[in-house]
Amino acid sequence: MASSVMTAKTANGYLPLAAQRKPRTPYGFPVVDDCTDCGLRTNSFFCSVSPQTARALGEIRRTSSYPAGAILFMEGEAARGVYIVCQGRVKLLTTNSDGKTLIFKIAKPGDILGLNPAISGTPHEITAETLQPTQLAYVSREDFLKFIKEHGDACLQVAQHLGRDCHSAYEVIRSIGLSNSVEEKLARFLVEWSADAPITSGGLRVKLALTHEEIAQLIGCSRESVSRSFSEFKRKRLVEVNGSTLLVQDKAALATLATL
Amino acid sequence: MASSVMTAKTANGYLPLAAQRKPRTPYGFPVVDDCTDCGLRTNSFFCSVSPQTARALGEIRRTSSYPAGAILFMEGEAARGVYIVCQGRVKLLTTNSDGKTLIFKIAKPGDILGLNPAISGTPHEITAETLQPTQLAYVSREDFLKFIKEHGDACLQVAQHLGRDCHSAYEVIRSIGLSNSVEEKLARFLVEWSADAPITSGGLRVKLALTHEEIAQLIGCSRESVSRSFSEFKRKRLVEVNGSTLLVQDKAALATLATL
DNA sequence: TTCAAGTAGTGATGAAGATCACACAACTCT
DNA sequence: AGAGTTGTGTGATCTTCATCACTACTTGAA
Repeated sequence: MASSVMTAKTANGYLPLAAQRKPRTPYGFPVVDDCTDCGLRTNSFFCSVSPQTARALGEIRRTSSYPAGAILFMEGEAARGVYIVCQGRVKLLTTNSDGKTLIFKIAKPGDILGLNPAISGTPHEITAETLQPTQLAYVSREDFLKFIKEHGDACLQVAQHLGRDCHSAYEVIRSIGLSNSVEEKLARFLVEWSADAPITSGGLRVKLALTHEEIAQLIGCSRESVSRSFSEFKRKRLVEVNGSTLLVQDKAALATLATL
Repeated sequence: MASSVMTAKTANGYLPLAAQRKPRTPYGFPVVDDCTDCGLRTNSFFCSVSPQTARALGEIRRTSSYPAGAILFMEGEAARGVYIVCQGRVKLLTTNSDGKTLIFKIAKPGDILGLNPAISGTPHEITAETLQPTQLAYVSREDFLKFIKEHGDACLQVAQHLGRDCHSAYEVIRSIGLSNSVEEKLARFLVEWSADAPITSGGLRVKLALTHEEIAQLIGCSRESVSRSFSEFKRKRLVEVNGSTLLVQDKAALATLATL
């Protein structure tokens, strides 16, 4: 198992979209060689495989660290391998010819990226860009295919993980295809985002850590609409925002607005 | 292997949405006991499994025929098994509380329905309704899980199939999330729909076999907008419609309109 | 400390498309 | 043949947002 720190122009040599502008906090956390104590064990689908399968995976994976704004792979690129998120967040997005961007989801520790292209040999259909300094375990496509052929339980895990991806894609479709207004979509996003938030006096406290622009790309509307809807929610005392911290004051009301 | 003909109120006892109104052509084709000469062999992902795997699948599947408008399963229902489409078309859809419907895709012979819920034990996230008299091979969840655990090659096929579903979901997201106009979406739909159409004098001739309402639900707009866009396309001599036959006169121009 | 870039808030305006309201065509069923 | 049902075409509005245009705040780098 090897470890390395990537620069903002990373991996495949593609120019990172955000890092081009400004790598926010290049190396904000310690680089570690091993990743067994990260999300991989507790969160990941690979938590329920047999010990020898887990060991086999441990031997072929390679841990690396990326700064914020690094591109792991881009839409249209051939699949070279899979990335397992250990720490940090990665946004999965697609862009049209106008430059309009849509974010499918924000990957969290335990998520595996590039699974579908690796399995089926098709080009990447999405682009993956780190939002924060992120730690990833990489497995080359060759090794990965060999691995799942030799470990039946891993293959089933892969299928389940793909099923999860599918499920979350369906959720996105429902959200952007069946919604009636921007407020509805933003409310739904906030309810989901604050799902596992700690309860404090006055409501749920969540780190938002996304710009209005990014939220707009997640729910499919303009940046200004997000801004206006937030103002409206604040006016109605549903939420409060302090820097990157979101305080959900009335989750029930938000959930009502979000009813699909 | 058993065979049966279902009535419009079918399978799970749920009321079929369309059949409630009018089962269009109840039993429009002969019921056969075996399905080896249908899409399952040529089209399906299961075409590339080993002979013994294919034989094992043959032993646990159960072929049945459904009229148009039958509901195979509904959103929210628990997974009982998977359906492999042998003949006919099945629309996969979701509905919101207003009754607004969005169609994810039209399943064709070779497609497997309910794979994700069967694998992961989650409830169905979508509803499946036959568009035409349809022949399906059913495998109970229990049998199916046993089958893929015993046959490693089948498991990989399952993963690839889920990957395909995922991919098509991403395409839907791109289409409804990144499009700039209804005409763009309709053009894209028509280009895709006429992908494997025979070329005749004057263009590609395709069976559309969908109402404007259904097309609207596929591309995410109102019925009237589909009607108006079609009028516009006819005016520009891009397409012609005769009953359920669509003649694509200028695929190139449509493709230009459809550029994402 | 100052400058530049990125981010956020908010008004004004316009355009796309949903919705409503019909007329009419095509089909099925008596 | 006539009646009901479904599907289609098209005009007239009305709403919602996207877009433009600006101001102001924040933050990091020089």
